[in-house]
Amino acid sequence: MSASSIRARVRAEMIDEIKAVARRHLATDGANLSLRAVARDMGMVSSAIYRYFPSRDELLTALIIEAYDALGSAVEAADADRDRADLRGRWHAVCRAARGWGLAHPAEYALLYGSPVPGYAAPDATIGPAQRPPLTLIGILRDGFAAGRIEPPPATEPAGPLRADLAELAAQLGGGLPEALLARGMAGWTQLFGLISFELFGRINRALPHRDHYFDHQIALMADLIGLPRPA
Amino acid sequence: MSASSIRARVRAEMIDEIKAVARRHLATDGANLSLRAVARDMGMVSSAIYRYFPSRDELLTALIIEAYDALGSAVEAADADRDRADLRGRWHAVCRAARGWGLAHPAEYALLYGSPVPGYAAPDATIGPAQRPPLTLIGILRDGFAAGRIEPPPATEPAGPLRADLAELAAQLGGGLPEALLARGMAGWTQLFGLISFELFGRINRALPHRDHYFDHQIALMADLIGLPRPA
DNA sequence: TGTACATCAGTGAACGCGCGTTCACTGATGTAC
DNA sequence: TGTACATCAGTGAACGCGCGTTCACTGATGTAC
Repeated sequence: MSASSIRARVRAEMIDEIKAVARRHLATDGANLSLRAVARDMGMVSSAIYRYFPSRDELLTALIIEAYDALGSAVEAADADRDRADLRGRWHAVCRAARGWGLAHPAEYALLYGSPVPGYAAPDATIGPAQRPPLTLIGILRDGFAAGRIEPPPATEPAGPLRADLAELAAQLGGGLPEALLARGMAGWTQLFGLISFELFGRINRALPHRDHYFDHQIALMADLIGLPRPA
Repeated sequence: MSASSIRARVRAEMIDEIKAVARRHLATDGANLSLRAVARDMGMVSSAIYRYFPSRDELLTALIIEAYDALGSAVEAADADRDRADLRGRWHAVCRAARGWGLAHPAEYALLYGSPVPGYAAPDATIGPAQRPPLTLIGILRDGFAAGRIEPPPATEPAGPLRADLAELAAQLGGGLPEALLARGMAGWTQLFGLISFELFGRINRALPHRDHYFDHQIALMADLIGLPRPA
């Protein structure tokens, strides 16, 4: 290994360590991440951070992208672990993985899905990683629809301009999802986000101590609404 | 009117004005509300605020309670405007009112339902006001159940310890709601929160420009899941 | 009705703190010949 | 293999800013007699 690549490796390790320390700070400071506090924790002077990140916002962006990717990987791995034909099992696994990641990394979850950070606009580079979880869910619907194994129960059908919007979005996503099914899939994603957020942000009802059961049940309701085949 | 009550009235008006200015600041600063900035906007010196609020956190608490109450009033008024027997109309009206309030007051909505403010713990006085919106939704279910007019479509039933939790919660709420119905009502509340949050926090799909229609449709899906009678 | 006193809002200075960012610098590590 | 130079990480001081909170104070407004 050449000398210069040693230097490069050390540099990459420093970047990783800064991000790790910053991640830890998110838990207490929220998105008011302080460069100086991170530097202090690393035993460096605050200006040294600028060797690695050009500004506080760039560090924040790096953390956001990393968090999206961590969540996305967890979710995709949970999906991949299941038999492709076990649509409902995949749906549950994906939802549980998202919740599990959120519970394990509440501060990062808040960074991704909490209120927007004042004065910070997420750059375009976050868009791709941010779509991994919902696209994983949509993927399940696509597989199920292609196999003719999704039978949504009767419910209100999208109509008018919404129907056209959904058709366009479905075309972009590919797989020929019917509008009604796409809408229900998005409902499932919204519900997943809502459940995790309520639980993490402390607004879940204390009268329901069995949170795992509650979560699973609410996810099952959405799977029913979507029409994922129920286990025999 | 006695002289002292004039003083009291002026004082109350000052408190209101401080809260109004602070509310305006929420829009740009988020929950990092600055006492000094509020004082500046009022043309006062920062220490003068302490005549009215003992600390920044107390001001924040006052804003939170006021926001919950504003949302709660909007929601309850929307419900009250409808014929009691029009269950689905009430459900839609309540959900639309909540969304409307959120869109009109995004910063306050974020204060209530966004990520927790680091270092700030909401005091117990916020609990009551915070429950007004979900209790309004539950009230619709209670009325419908009492009238025997809710027919939930078949779906996964709550079981095991969750069923017991739900039974206890239903007993607290009164009205004898079945466990399954209570769970679906909570699903509706979660979905409502998720929809508004996604829309406000900028994570709604740009491919769905007809947001009102999208919202209404997603709400209708939840009304279907709950089993609110559909219009003839 | 007039006067002495008490209450209260608001001032201005200060304390002690933290922040992001810039900049000239030191020294160590790598590169080229 | 040795030497001159370039690169780069990290330092330390500084700039200019903002913050919440305390405190002794001034004046105006209200109250009691």
